[in-house]
Amino acid sequence: MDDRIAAGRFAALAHPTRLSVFRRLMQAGPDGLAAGVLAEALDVAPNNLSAHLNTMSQAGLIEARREGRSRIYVVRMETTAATVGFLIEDCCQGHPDICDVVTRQPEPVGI
Amino acid sequence: MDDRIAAGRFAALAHPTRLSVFRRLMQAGPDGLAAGVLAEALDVAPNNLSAHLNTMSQAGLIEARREGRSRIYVVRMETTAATVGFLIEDCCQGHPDICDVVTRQPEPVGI
DNA sequence: AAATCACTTCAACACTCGTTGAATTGAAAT
DNA sequence: ATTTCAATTCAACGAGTGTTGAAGTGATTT
Repeated sequence: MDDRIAAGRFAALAHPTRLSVFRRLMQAGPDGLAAGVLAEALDVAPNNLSAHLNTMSQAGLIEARREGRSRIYVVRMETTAATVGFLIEDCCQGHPDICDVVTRQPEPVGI
Repeated sequence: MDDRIAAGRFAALAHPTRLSVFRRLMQAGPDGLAAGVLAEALDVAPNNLSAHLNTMSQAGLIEARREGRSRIYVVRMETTAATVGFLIEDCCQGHPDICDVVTRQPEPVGI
């Protein structure tokens, strides 16, 4: 992974609207959510949201599939994981106890 | 954590120079690195780097301490962890096996 | 006290980004 | 075929961001 690519991914997350879109999609999982649903849920103008979704798609964070009239957006888990991993790579000179907080994410519900 | 604050943190990472600075600091751990060291290592103009370090400090991702003439910058692990955690919070509607890739970071060296 | 080193602050410029309204495409229903 | 719904594309404007060079601050050395 390149600095520029990773920076581009973070830029795609660096906007309140986009960030809340991403988190909703993260929560939705592989089912994803339609653009319209997102627009209403987050109270964003459809054209505005469309631009944001496009930004995130081009960054590689999400992808879309068509379903009837709707366009369903889904998080691309691999690239997301790779981006987070890149950020904290080789942390603390091999003393992982120090950056434990960062590497160990809270266990999701259901474990 | 607020959407705006988190977005601000990602914005602070959303620049190639800042991202590579952050990663270097992450790798350096609690010892941190002097601004001058970073400037030379990354071949960035000192005033330019200073602005970037300031951006990241204000976002809460790093902090500085004085040491003689130098200013030593260090990653704030808690806020970094909180930001990453916020991003992937409540993923996949409680089916964590799906987003396993994201939640489980690669084990650091030395385990 | 003067010189030097490390770094930051300031002002100004070009450039990019986000938002808005209007027009357009694409799919389903009548 | 025409209408309607879902969503995207386009053009344009204002606001914010990054870089640069010059000046300024703060700490060590002589």
